[in-house]
Amino acid sequence: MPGKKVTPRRRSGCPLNASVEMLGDRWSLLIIRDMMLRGFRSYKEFLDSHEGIATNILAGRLRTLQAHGIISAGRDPSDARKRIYRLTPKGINLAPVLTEMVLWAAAHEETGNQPLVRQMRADKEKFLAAIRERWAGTAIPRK
Amino acid sequence: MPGKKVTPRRRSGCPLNASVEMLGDRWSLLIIRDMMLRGFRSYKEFLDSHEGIATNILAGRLRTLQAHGIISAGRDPSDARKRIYRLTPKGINLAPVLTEMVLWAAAHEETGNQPLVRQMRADKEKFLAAIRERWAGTAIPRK
DNA sequence: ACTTTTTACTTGCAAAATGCAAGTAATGTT
DNA sequence: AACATTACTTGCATTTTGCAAGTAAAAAGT
Repeated sequence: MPGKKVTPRRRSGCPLNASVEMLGDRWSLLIIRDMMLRGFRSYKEFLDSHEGIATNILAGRLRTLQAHGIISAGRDPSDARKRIYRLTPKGINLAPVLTEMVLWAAAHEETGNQPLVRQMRADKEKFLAAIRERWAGTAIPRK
Repeated sequence: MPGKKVTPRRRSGCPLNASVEMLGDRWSLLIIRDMMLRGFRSYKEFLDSHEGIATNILAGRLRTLQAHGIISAGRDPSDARKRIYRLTPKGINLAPVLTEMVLWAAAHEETGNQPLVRQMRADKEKFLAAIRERWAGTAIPRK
């Protein structure tokens, strides 16, 4: 049975508002970044890495990101304990959003990961194409 | 006791994290949208319009957006009660971020404001140029 | 086989952010 | 002078976030 629709009640019909309601918190975009740019796929990777998300928050975010159709979850055939999270096409399409946010911050704040920033600045379209390419055959997890 | 500056203490140096720490909440980007796209400039406009922000939240967001250098505040010479909020160059540079978020939501959700979406889709660069143009001479508020 | 470790969570509770309703002070309008 | 507007603040309830600890299932080690 297909899940029942979550949160039909939007504050407004504005597309920006829709984005903010799905992504406007302190963790969602970082999780998506870890999947998209770092190739993270398991709960433990998200938990150990990046900015130190709390385990209950991570579980909640993974749930709502799934509910919004941005990520999907499956089982690891080689280890039944593991779940494998990956971006849906909708999630992959967030690449331009992430890119612009990275470029904006890099232009106005002192930030790290300059190699990434340089790569994005040098040829944005090429960078985005590379991400799409990398995620093209995502049905079967690598390795 | 020399400067007891409250250290901003970022969770990480990642530029995306910097963006999320400045913009990752339920209201900041909507306020910026209202300034950028709708030309809102006063407290009352923000309060009355869009998605119905609470007055204390609005006051807080305006404060932190200023603290981050994204907006600036001045007085209205024709009415001393009024404050005029406007985007700084840093704030105006959020146009590509807003645009990508609008396009993403419009592509994956049922949203309103299709004229805006069509305009963005038809020629993104032109749309962005128009925004920059509109905000070019922003030192003196119009009207 | 059984004990330990790993993985992906949940639960309980404190702290912080958000939201609502009701002020308040400084103007401006009548 | 009385009233209305504007830009807030304050107090309090609700919700979200964060921390620490616990749990179940599966895998790995002995």
